[in-house]
Amino acid sequence: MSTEPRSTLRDRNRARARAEIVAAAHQLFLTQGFGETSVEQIAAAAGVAPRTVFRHFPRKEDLVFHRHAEHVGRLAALLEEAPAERGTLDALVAALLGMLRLDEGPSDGAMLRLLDREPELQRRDAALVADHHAAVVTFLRTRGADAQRAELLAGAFMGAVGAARRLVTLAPEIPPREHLAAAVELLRALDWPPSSV
Amino acid sequence: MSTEPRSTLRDRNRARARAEIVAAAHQLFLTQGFGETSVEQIAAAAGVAPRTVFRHFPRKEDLVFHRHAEHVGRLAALLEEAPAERGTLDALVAALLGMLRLDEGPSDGAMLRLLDREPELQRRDAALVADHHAAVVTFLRTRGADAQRAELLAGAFMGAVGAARRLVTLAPEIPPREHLAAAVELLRALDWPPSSV
DNA sequence: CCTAAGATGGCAGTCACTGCCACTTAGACA
DNA sequence: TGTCTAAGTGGCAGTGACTGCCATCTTAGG
Repeated sequence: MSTEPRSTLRDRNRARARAEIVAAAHQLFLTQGFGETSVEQIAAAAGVAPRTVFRHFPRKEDLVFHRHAEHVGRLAALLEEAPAERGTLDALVAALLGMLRLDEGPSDGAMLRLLDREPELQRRDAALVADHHAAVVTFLRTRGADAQRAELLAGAFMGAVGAARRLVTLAPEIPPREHLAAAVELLRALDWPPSSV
Repeated sequence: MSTEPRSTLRDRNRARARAEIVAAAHQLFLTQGFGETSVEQIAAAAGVAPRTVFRHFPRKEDLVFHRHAEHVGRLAALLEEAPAERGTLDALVAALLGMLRLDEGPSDGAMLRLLDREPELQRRDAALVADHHAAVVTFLRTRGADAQRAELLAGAFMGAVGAARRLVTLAPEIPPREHLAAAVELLRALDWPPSSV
């Protein structure tokens, strides 16, 4: 029950159109920048009408964050599956790494660098982080944290992890994995449930 | 050397125009919502041309965040003035509270509620948080933290404080001050410089 | 008082995004 | 297999944020 085989032809066409539009858009974003690329250009490059681009991706930003829902769903699923005997913080980190595995496509590194350059996209990224945050809160509640504690711990966690991500471009001489490790080490000092039971 | 007395008439006019535009905009935002208010309406209500509104506030969002720079500058200044003998976390909290004191205008509570309702504005808020984050990083570096540690601690701090702010509307039965207190208590477990010296 | 800098308003243009409608095509069912 | 229906596409017109340009007016300062 992994990838539902899009049985109907219509769905396959739809997926292909989406993929072509995304590919054309990414190509243009990486060469020209996000703001300098118009939806009209993207549509022309993908061989569809601008109206069609908007039908698949209501906002231009969605062409960059087209896997937003997939990412969030994945994170939530991984957290739900986490074995109960695993420590809370360790489970969070494991789920995070599992989700990031989605991103290992060829051009995704370049896409991340694009994100660092464009303030518009960084703001949209905040929406993604907010959804991750919500998933983390849900998980912490299953581990017995009350609403306030779950919210605060999730905030500190997402904040430190976000900082680690920023460090990847800020201090590139250190490998990404070590930035995350440093964040986790720092967070370990916090009082994670259910240790306080 | 606190508030430079805007000597010239031109500056006073400019400030008055700004204030009138902001007042008109807030009035409309609160009654109609942000997205439902056009810049043309704001200009009409303020008695100026739309072009003039854009000259004072390049983006419509800036009408909500018109004190962005003031807030960030204030936070940075308060952190710089913080007495060296005060603990790092305590200094951060004190500076934060000092900055929030700016917001005690009459309609600012309503404005905060507006912010909770409009996703567009929440994203812009992320930019403000990023600037606060940068100020916190600078401060932590003066306390001897290296770049990595400063970034991570600032991330955790901003994350937990942001969560506390969210809790103000999420759990309104608890007074705001206690949410912040809970965040601080949680953060106290972290290894703040220069305690590790 | 005179000139230069700064501020405003209007105009035209770009671009993201939307509603509407007409047309084509794939799925479903007789 | 033919037909009806729903989904997908494209074009068109319109709104609203934002920008560059220029003509006009006001203030600063000698």
